[in-house]
Amino acid sequence: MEGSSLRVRKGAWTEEEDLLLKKCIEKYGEGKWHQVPARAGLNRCRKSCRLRWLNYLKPNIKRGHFAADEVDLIIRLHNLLGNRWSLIAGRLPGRTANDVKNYWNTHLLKKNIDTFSKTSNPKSHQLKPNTKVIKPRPQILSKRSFLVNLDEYNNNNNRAETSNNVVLADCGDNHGGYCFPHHDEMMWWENMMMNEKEVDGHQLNCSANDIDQSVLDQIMNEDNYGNTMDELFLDEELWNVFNP
DNA sequence: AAATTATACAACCGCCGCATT
DNA sequence: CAATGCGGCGGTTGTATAATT
Repeated sequence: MEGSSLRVRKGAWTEEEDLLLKKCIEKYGEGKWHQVPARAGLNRCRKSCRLRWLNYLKPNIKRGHFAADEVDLIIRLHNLLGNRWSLIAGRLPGRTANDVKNYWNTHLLKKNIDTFSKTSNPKSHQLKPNTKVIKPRPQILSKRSFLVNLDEYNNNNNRAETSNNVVLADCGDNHGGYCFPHHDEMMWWENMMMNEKEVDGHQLNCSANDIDQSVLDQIMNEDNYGNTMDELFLDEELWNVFNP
């Protein structure tokens, strides 16, 4: 058990600890966090190491004030996704989920409550009170699941379904066997959220990232914003699926 | 100048889904 | 099938610093 170690250090990290963690990641790479404390010679738990690396030590982390366009994007994405900070941060190069969350809580949340306290539940944290936020968590296809289902797909008339209801289907375009059906908005959304784009080093023909970026670009476009939101979120049936 | 309050953000905690045994 | 361990996430807290009284 992780909490059984009473001697594990907590609190602010020292420069020495940062250096040890940095050297460890440089030597062994990111990941296998349970091994990091021993490898680095740190008296910290794996979670503390991971968090310190991801939120502070990792290269290319952008610090300082959020630019106006970043703030705008945060507001839009939060309106779209709710408190899915890691997803939102994924669209802000150099920003961590913790940064985005902190910024929201300190800079935007209060403003938000002030603005909409009369028209909506302040706890909803939404800038547009009438806009429905997508609730389901992203469905990430594990490498194992993908391979199992890819095999099924190849042997079953070009169609297979994973345990997460992520459909592998031939949608008739030139993207190959792994694509995102348009007939089912829920499936479409789930697939859009997928962030795994490589399987055993092979880039998928139609990666989730490609879809994700193009769709988000469209959503972020002011001209298409309303229509896209309507199509996506104002379908009561779809909403009820997510909110039984 | 000292005390108090507000703000910003780093870090912790508990929970979850998934994989493995 | 259950137990366990892991990575990851969002909510929350702790604390240093800034602003105000």
